[in-house]
Amino acid sequence: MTIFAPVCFGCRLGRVAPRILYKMMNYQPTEIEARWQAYWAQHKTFAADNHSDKPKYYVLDMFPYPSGAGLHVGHPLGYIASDIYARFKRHQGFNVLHPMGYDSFGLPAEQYAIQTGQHPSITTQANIDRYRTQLDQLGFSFDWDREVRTSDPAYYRWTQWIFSELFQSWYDLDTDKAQPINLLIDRIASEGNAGVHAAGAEMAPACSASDWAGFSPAQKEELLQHYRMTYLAETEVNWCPALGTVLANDEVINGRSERGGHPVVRKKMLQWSMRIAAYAQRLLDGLAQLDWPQPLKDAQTNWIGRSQGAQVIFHTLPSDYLKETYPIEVFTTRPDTIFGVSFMTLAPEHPLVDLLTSPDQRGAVQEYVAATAQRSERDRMADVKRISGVFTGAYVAHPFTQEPIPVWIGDYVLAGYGTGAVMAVPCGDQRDWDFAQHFSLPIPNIFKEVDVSTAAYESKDGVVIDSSDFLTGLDYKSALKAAIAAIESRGLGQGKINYRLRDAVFSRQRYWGEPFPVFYRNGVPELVNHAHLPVVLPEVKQYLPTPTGEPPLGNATHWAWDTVQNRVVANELIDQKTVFPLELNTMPGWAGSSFYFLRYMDPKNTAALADEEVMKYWGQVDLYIGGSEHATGHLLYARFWTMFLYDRGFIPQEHFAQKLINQGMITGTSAFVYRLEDNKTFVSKGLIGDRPVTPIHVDVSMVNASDALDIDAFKAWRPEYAQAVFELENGVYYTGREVEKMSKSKYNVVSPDEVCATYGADALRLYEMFLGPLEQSKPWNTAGITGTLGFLKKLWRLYSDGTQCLVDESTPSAASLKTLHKTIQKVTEDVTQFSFNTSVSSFMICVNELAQQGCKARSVLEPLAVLVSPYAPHIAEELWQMMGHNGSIAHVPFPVFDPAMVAESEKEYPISFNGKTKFTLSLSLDTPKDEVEAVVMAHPKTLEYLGGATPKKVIVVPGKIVNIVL
RNA sequence: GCCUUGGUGGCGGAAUUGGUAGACGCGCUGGAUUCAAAAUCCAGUUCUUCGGAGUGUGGGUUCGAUUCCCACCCAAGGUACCA
Repeated sequence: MTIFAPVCFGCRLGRVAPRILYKMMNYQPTEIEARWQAYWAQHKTFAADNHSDKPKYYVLDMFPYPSGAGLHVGHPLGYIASDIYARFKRHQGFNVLHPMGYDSFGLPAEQYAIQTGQHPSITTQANIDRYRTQLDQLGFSFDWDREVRTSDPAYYRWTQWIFSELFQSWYDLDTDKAQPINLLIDRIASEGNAGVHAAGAEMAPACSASDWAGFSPAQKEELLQHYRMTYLAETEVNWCPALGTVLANDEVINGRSERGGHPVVRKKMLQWSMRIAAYAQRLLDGLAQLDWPQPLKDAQTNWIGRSQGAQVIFHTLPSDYLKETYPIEVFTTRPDTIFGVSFMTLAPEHPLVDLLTSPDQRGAVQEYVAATAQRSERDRMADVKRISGVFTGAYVAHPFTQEPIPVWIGDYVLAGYGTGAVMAVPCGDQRDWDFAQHFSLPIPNIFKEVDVSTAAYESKDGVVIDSSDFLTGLDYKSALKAAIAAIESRGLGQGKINYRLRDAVFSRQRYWGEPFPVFYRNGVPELVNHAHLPVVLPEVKQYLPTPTGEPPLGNATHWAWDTVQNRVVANELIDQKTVFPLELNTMPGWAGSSFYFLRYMDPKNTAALADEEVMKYWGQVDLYIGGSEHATGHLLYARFWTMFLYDRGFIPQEHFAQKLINQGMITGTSAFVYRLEDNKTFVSKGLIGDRPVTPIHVDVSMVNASDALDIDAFKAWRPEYAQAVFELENGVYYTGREVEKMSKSKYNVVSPDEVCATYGADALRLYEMFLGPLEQSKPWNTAGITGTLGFLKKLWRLYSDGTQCLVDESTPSAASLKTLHKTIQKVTEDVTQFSFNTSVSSFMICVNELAQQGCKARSVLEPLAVLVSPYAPHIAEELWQMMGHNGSIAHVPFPVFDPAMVAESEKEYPISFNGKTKFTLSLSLDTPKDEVEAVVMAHPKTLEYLGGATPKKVIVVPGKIVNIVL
């Protein structure tokens, strides 16, 4: 792609001058783009106004984590789409909020700090600078004055503020929303907690008003911890020894850490948790109101995992070693099968296991429990099919028949779900069936005319309950109803809904995250007052956990809160009496990203998260674009925090983003050379035949569009290839191609920097859109970009012959107007529906047609420039200026489609053949008419069916069926 | 296993409510221009034994199916002992 060969054979001096002219007259993307990017920055062309009479529109991208690797061409896909939409909305007269920022707390910067000793903020700043440069060169219309960074103390002050508010709230099930904790305290102080219905507080001990009055601060806090929206709890967590931290469920993939792929084990630790489970039902219900992709909604629905059933109490039968009766609660979704119970299984971690175990079984049970505890999550998942368990020696009574039922423990029952105990119905549940089969337990059949000798019958359809007392003869639905009614009326339990969604662990043993605004006075957690936030990260000597296993903040000589001076005390001498240790953990990555969309509205506000009026004005995010990988992480947490802030009246919206689009991934197209066993001969792809070859990734920049390898570049690539021998096809080495994820190790990464330098940002933007539907994943192939570059050159030539602007005041031809308005119609439709790929095609067709028509008319070329502007903003600005305008094209009204300009007008004329079938004839006419004489031709197969022949001349009328006799 | 999305030329992908499949671009072929290249322009490009065949496979509905229905196969992503 060299346009100016500096020297060429036979080049005469006389040709130098024309070549300079050539430079002047042609489309010069790099020069144009740099100039307009500077203009936009200088004039703040895209600054959004917080107080405007215009209608607002909020277009948001998921902000990036600024990684050291920089951007590759796949990253900006969503940003380009959102930018097109934001620019389109500005042309339509909206006050558009289109901000960008950085999710700048994170593990990579910390790990780099551990290795080099460099403070993570330095790495982070360098990465942000690089990101900014890369983003700027793509010509995005961000309002950079609103930039936020989650690692900025001025920002995380508000992360800490939200944490404080969560701490000072509880979830009231009576009003079904979060409430200030003071309301609860007042109520307990006056009437105790007996009548309080709070989410997650099932285990809270009973506390009367007088109990409360006698409580010490520590006792009060202990009780309140059962209610707070964020609370300390001894929880089984995903502990990653290699990273030295706990991970949330969504950060664990197949028993390994999402980042780094290190093994993860279960461990009990005292951690801060977020009571997201309180919102399970609302998070589920709210999905209906959101215009989000169905797969994403499904992912959240599955993650929340609502299941409806019943909680049933089984009582233990007394025996020699078990004198008393103990209740064991189970959760089941199939209470209709309760008469099929033949045993009960407890999770090995179930609190009653120890108590229930008989002396005979004690050895076996203890061995089993210990063995299960040692197995990592990964081991447990690796051999899901292995059946294991032990009999406890205890029996419970069947709640209806009073038959004795043996109690087993087995690791297929999870401690964390439901009650950690199941009533096993082998005939209706495959896992129970397998367990029964393995341990030769009975498999009673309670289904009519169903064979359960080889497998359980899990279907709910077409089932008739048998041998089940009052349920016999009922189908699934009526049996379910009757069973729950009986369970409730006899006091054996109640109908219940269970969620898979668990409260989220909120503590991380990391340095590079938000500190908690929490200190411990005599071991009791207390908040740092709002007025004194932020609690700023201390300097530490190293970023690893301390030798005693404390989180990295423990490396600060002191990390404490001075309750007299109201300030952080770090690395200095302290007065022990008024200074108390601060929380050593930091917050997880998702904290800062769960409300950033609010902060963009009013990023410099120091008095509040954002001004109330401003929040009312901007409201919800109208369009949110980002990857689907955040379905069960960021997008769920952000919904949770938004609902919480809404409940407490801090923000006016319960849902933060109305419409969401998941952009697809742009994959890389890797290239391979094939080496023979002699280790130096490389065979062109077509010549391999049956010979054994080793495919080797080669850098995609050395391969051209027809898969031919640049042999010289390849030899120079690595010293060991310098002496390589090639078997060529017709003098060319053809490489193999494969579509893979873009990655350095696969040598298929294409940087937007190079692409912009060679083809320009406009060509890149158009090409990324042209590649295919936004939501679909599609492979990158740099060669194809010549298509959109060619379009831009043609567009340029429409306006300029190099020396002067060609646009004149002539009256456009009807054909040119038709071309223009067809394009206006198509592009408006496409943008509205986010199908950006097809509008690029429309642009190409439009420019080709106008060029053929020799159109020079201002009344066509001006609207065309506006039309193109969202997609290719730099060239549009340049053309706009060339046509004599001052200032930016960015706020010029978008052209409006005029049907009259499209010479054809379509009307529908209903007809029928031989009175048999109705057809609709769509006629395109230069001028619409009420009566048209048309020549009707029919599809040959239609004629065969009708038994006639066309063409026939007929008069057709819109709105009236005309019968054509064949 | 379950959920979701998709399967159309050599490639990325188009195709209103069912109505001429393959728009647009890449790549390829031929031509113009050039001392030569680059760039640009023009023409052609689903396959074909020239009868036809053809939108993953097999059925169905229909005068007519890429589009609607049923069954299956394949690929990608998510999720997984959730009782």
